[in-house]
This record gives sequence, C-alpha cells and structure tokens, in this order.
Amino acid sequence: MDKKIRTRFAPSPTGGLHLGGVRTVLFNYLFTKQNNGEFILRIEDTDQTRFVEGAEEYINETLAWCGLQPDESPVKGGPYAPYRQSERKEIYRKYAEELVEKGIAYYAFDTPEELDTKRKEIPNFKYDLSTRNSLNNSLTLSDDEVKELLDKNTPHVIRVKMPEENETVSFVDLIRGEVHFNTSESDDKVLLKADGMPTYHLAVVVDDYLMKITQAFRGEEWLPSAPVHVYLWKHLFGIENMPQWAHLPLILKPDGNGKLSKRDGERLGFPVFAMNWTDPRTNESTQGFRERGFLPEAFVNMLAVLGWNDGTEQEIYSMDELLEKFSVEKIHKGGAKFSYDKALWFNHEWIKKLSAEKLLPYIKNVFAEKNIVVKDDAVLLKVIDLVKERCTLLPDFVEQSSFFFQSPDTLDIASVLPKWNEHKNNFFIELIRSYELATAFDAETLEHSFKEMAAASQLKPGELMLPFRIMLVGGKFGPHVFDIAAVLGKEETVKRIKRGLSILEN
RNA sequence: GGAGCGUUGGUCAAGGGGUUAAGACACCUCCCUUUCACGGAGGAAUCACGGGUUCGAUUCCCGUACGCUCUACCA
Repeated sequence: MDKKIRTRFAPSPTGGLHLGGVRTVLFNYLFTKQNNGEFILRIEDTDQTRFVEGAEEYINETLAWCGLQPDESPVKGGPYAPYRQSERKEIYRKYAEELVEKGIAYYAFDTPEELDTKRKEIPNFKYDLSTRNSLNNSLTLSDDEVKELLDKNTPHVIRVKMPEENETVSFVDLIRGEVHFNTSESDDKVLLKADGMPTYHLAVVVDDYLMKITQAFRGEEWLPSAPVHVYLWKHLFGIENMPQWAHLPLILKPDGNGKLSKRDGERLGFPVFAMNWTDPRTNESTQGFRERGFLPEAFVNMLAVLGWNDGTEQEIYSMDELLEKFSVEKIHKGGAKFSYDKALWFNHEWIKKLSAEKLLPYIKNVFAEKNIVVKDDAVLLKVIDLVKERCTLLPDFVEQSSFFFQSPDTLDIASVLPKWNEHKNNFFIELIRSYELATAFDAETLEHSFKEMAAASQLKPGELMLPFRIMLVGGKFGPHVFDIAAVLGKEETVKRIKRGLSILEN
C-alpha cells in the first residue's frame, strides 16, 4: 500500500479542452500532489480519423495556464515514454493476442459494412454472446480457416469475449462506492482495430498497467464500460494491480439537462473551452475563458467547487488551499449545471483579491490590445487599486480606467446640461484658478477646497460633483472624483475642466 | 428497449433520524454612496413521489417517477 501514487490525464487530441476536461485534470492533480504522487499526461490518439492538428499543444498550454503541470508527458518525457499512444502502437497487439490465446478474446472478420447492415436490420443489435456465434469470427470458423484468413492479411479486429455465465463484476469506485455489473450485459468490445491500433478499452488497461497508474480519474460517461476494463485487468494483469477508479460527475448545461457542450456556450454566450480554439479543419474559432478575461486562479477555483465542497462555507480557494483541503470523498455523485454568473463572480472576487502588482501584467496586456499607452507603471498600479472592485473581467479595466490615460472621447453632457447655469459655470472658473495655485494635489485637500468653495458660492457640493466627474471621466462611473483628480495631476485636471467648460458653453 | 448512475430553494450546495434545513450565485426591496461599484439588512424549500422501519424521517430500506450517461473498428 506504500506504492507511489501515480495518476494520469488521458485526453484524445480532438479539439479544445473544455470545462469538464480541465476539472478532471484539476481533481487528478490535487489528489496526486496531496499524496506526493506523480501526475502523467498521456495522449490517447488512437483514432487517426479524429486527430486534430494543434490539439495536443493546446492541451499543454492549457495545463500551463492553469498551473497544472504534469510530471511526465510527451513533451517532458519520463521513464515510461512514449506518452503518445500512436507511438506505442506495437505494444498493444501482444496483449490482444495473449487474450486470444487465453480464450478471453477472438478474431473477428466481419466488415464494418456488414455490421452496419446488421444494425439496420436487427433492432438493438449487439455483438455479444447472443450473436457472436452466428458471425464471422474465430469462434465460428475452423482453426484452419482462421489461419488462412490471417495469413492472407484479411482485415480483422480482436474483440473481447465477455463471459456467458452471469458473472458479476464489482469494483469500488472512489466516489460512488461499490458498483456492480453483470458481465453478460456488456457487448464484445473491439480491442484491436483493423488498422492495428488499439481501442480505448485495450489501451487504457495496458497503459495504466505499464505506467503503473494507481488511481484512474475519468468522466462518469465511462462507468458503463468499466466492467470491460475490469474484466481485462483480471485476465491480463490481475485485479490486485488494477488502479482505483474514480468516475467524476458530469458538468451539465445551465438550461435543460445534458452534458455541457461547445454548442451550449455559443448558444448562451459564454466560453466552454479554457482558451481560444480554432479548428484547423473548419477554421471555426471559439473563445476561451482566458481570452474572455478570466484569471487562471478564478478559473481553477470555479472548477474546483463545481462538484466538490469541503463542507464549510468557504468558496474562494487558492491552489495552495485546494491542495490542503481537497478530498476525493467529498466529490459529489450527481452532475452540476454550469453557471456562468457564478463563474463571473469568482473572477470578480479574484480580481479584488489579487494585488495590483499581480494584476499589472494582465492589465497592460488588455490595454495594449486597445492601444492605450501607459508610460508609468506606478500610476497604473494606483489606478488598478482604485478601479479593481468594479471590474469583473480583465477587459473591464479598459472601460473603467482608460480615462486615466487618455481624455474621454465624448462627455456625457446630457446628464449635466439640464441643470447647468451661469452660477455653476463661475464656480468651475474659480475652481480652475484655485487648483492652478494649489501646492498640494492629493484627494483630501482637493475635496476640502472644493467643498469650501462650493459653500462660499452657496452651492451644494453634490450638484457640482457630477459635472466635475463628467469633465474628468466622460460619464457617470468610476472611483471618487477627487481620487481621480489626484491621480490625473494638476495639469491634466485643469485641462479637462477647461475642456468641459468649453463644451458646455455651446 | 437494456444497463448503470443520479434527484435538498431558479442555480451551486451544507447538513443529516428530533434543526428556525447553513452559506453562495442570480433576482427583488431597503440602507450606505449626491456617479458606477464595493459593503450592509431583508425576502424564497411541506428536502421528487409512494410505501415501509421508527415514538419520530428530508436523513435508513424498498418501489415509482423523472433526469442523465452508455449501448461505434470515438474517446
């Protein structure tokens, strides 16, 4: 039992990594690192027809962005390389044939077309104990016939022969407890395809064994085929060497029911992929959480509590806290509907939580995209602290603070004009004079002199603050006006008041 | 159709044989703020249904309903 903990994430490179995939990685990673184990990335690219260029790189980049780096991977290498199943092709045939010799598997020569017509003719057709004796395989053919077909390189597959007697396979799932299946319910899954590649069913078992995997996390959709894997383990490597299974609950659509899909994101207007993804075949691109303006901390946090809760009221977790508090036993059994509103809330919380220094590179990036030039990082740091609590997504910083770095294009004078008069106009002329002479230009003294002058002019400060804000900011938003003026500095503040006045005059 | 898994407010969820059934998101009202936010207060659940077991069940057991997943030479 003091075996080194080893887990794996085994995606197939067919497109962008979605929420569910990243969460599987997260839970895997958390569990592994809590136990000083090793986390492996294994690429399951056994289906050449579904292989998509760039998908593997995308997975690597996503893991890096989330801070979930594997200890062994195709890129990083490791003692059990290669980590791409297509490069391990030669390994699998041996095991499939071993199974044939043991009578646990058999050769099948039925063509896909033949099986297709069977499926059309017979409702609920399954290649299983009820049909295999009337099909074209080494169970029905004589040894000589089989040998001849094999010698002639006739295309064939190897299928498991699920037991005929009512054998119950049960195993303990880390999340669901004991799960039972009757083996006769499973069909005779293909293990080795005609092209010599293994199917998932053979490949997971073989590779999990060869790579000494101790715990296997995967989505709940795999539960029905688990008995096949357990059966294979039993005859290939022994049940006692089988990893512990953990079938994670699904992430569901926010509306209705069913697995969350890329389509739902498009339909409802939120990302489902971690990062931008462009399908090289269709050129169709999908926005990711990263490009939408999510912080990796928030993304990871949001995923962690989708289907897991530590029993306390805590909702905001850093990676370190997750590493400390995560537990597999507290993962839920039922699926959870994804809520984009909640995801936004997490991002907002993380923007508030992170220091201006940490936020700085993200904000500069977002500004650069809008061609906003920031000359002085120290100013930007101050600005970030001033506006961060009103930003939910990173690009919100542009809206909320671009006026610090460039004068607003237009002023919302409609909000001022109806109540604008000569009296107020004079006040601002006075204010310009006063501010020009000011020796200190901090928010507090600015506010103080502003209010004193207002009192002297028999005006309520409140009536003057909105026009002042519009002149500086352009609209009805942003931090306290005097904080803004202080950051802007004397010259710029005065300049903007003058400009505002000239616009209001017309 | 079959098998497996699941079911606490609109959503995420805590809890667990006896409770006023936590908390968060969203929504609404109010307070704070003469901007927008933040923040604060308040507002919603006969714990899917029906049977048991029990002095007592939302909590344990069995059914039913509903939902989901799988049922490919895809993963």
